[in-house]
Amino acid sequence: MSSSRLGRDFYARDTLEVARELLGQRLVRVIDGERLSGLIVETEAYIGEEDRACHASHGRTPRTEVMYGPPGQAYIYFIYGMYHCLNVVTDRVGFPAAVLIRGIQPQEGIEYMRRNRGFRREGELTNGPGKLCQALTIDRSLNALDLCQSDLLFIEETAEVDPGGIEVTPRIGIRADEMAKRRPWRFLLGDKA
DNA sequence: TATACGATCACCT
DNA sequence: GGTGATCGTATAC
Repeated sequence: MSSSRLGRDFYARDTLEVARELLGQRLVRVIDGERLSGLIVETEAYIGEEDRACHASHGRTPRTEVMYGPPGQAYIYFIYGMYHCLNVVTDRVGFPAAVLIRGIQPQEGIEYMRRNRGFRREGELTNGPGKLCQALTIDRSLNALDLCQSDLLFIEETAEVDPGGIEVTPRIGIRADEMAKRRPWRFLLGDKA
């Protein structure tokens, strides 16, 4: 299999483009030499300090520092006392933006994922940002990892997705002002929703 | 030091 | 439909 990994140029673009084009690409996690993977089916964009739903809306802090760094790095945060969420840093150095990976469709290592997730049905393994991190053993030890270089976590290019099959909606689960809540910055593969 | 809360999920009715 | 779990952050004192 000669899948090519997405490189820096892919991530170093407008965040909405990256969020949209990540759909259908393959997220890969390698643990003890075993490949775990799934096709990305849901993303959300978080863009800049002006975006009140973005963690960087309160400026640069130790937690948000990664978002200000080079595109292609993982931004992983801990939330609600028990879950992790995986983002990919986008755009340019100095501008805080990232794409939250909200859902994948499992491909490789499904049994591993089922063990991690308490042996649930396949459809319940990775259909949420906290769930997919649990399934793939992704936590803050991987924060700031370079997805363009690491052999532990990266994204592979797949055949291009039909743009007509993409659904666009407002972001969900956020507490922010009305303007931020209305922005259509969530992307899903149509046949998934 | 103390406190309020969150880019969630599972389980309940 | 609603709510509790559980702790790192940010912010206030």
